[in-house]
Amino acid sequence: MTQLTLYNTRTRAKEVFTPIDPANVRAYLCGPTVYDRAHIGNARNVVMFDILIRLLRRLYPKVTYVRNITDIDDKINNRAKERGLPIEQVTEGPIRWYHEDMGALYALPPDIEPRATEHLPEIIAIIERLIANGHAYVAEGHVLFSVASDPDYGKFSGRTPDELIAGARVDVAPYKRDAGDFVLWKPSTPDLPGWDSPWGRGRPGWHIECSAMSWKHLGTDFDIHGGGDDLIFPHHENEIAQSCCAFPGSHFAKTWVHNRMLLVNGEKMSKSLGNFKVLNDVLQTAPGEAVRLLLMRSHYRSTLDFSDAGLVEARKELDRFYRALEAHPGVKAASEVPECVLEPLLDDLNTPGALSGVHGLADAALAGDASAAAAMLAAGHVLGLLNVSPAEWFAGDIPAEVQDLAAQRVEARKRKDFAESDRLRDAIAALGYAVEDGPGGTYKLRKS
RNA sequence: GGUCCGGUGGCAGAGUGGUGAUGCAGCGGACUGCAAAUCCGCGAAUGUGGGUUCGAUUCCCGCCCGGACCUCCA
Repeated sequence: MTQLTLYNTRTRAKEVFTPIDPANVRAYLCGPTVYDRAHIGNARNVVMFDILIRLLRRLYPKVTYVRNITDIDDKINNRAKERGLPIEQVTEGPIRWYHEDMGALYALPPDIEPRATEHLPEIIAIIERLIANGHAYVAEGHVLFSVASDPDYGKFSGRTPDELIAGARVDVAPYKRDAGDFVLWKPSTPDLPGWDSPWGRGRPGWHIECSAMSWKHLGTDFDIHGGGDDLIFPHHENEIAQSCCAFPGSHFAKTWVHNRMLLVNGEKMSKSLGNFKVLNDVLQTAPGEAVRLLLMRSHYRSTLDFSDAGLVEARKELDRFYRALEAHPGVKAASEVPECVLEPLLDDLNTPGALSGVHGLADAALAGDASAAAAMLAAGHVLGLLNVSPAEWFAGDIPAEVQDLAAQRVEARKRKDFAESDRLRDAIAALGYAVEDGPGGTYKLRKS
């Protein structure tokens, strides 16, 4: 039985995943707001969703993966103003970096990567529907969603209307009917980017773009919607309200998967705390595959403390995997994902369990079992690991200087000059490389 | 304050109503000129007090501790 079980935030329970249309599974992930480099929290989100997509592709003939780019945002506007540039030039770099950084983590690109700036007609169409349906109103140039008009509002995030009022901030705009009402459209001053609309020149609110883009590319009802759990409220609550109210009778996303925030040195990583770890900075210190493995070492719904020690361990685990593959040169990936890896993944993406399975296979491969090595590669395909050859993994680019020292060491060992041999090994280690002797006096170099 | 989640060996981190994965680290042995890698073996954990049960780490309640959301954030 290959049944996928996922924890659905909507029902707060694990459920057997059943596609709306098994011929085309449709999934949406909230993508980046492009004004800066991606951080490692973005990376966790993307890596986990990447594994889900890879798994779904094993189970179903077609999967449509949509991940948006938010390129309309006040932070972007602020940068544009500071630099005196149009927003396209502000977002261009961050979009390119995002693709590069996620690519370094072996995250597959989405099938469709819509941008907010390309979906103004859909955004405006949804807002018009909401006004027509009595779920939105115009006030002082703004269009606002009326939470009171939606009896289901708050159910998704588990909030009562009373709580919403209690939680509202002091500076509630006077034109709001209810404190919880949120902006669908807001006016732009001449110095800000804006688009023409029935309500004048302005720009969309934060939540409406996801409703518009998922509608355009996946329809009013689709299978899976993902994001970080900090988006449950208000972002996802509001998306649901907008989409379901704009399209009466529809249910928006059926299954919601949210990954937990990660911690840095035991503290939540957040914009206000200013303790962000930039993904690209981490990638300067460790291979992308090691970063990816570190993100997979804990379950996506539990907290993960991102640490340098963890990164070192992740790298050592990969060393072991690649050594196992190295024992079987030329082995090809098996066609099926091994049971010891597939089974944990099917159970709500238990990546630590899956990695445990890979370790078992590595044991077998090191003991001489070629089929275990083939199974490891198949597991790598669904996990997004073991993407390079063992030679590439270990060698990296070994400087000529290090190779020269190693050659001298071989000579010294032939002469039984072990003092010199040890001195050379230390010299090699000082340059960040390790040397391993093999049978017959040969040696192997690797980064240490 | 409201809502929710979690507390597992030295560290990281899964599963499970009935002998507690996996990795890193540590210890002993084999191998090695010495190492490294590899192999064999070892030690080591379920926050706390009750309850349900033949039996609880697992289910229920209290307590303590930690974290998240309620505000831009993945």
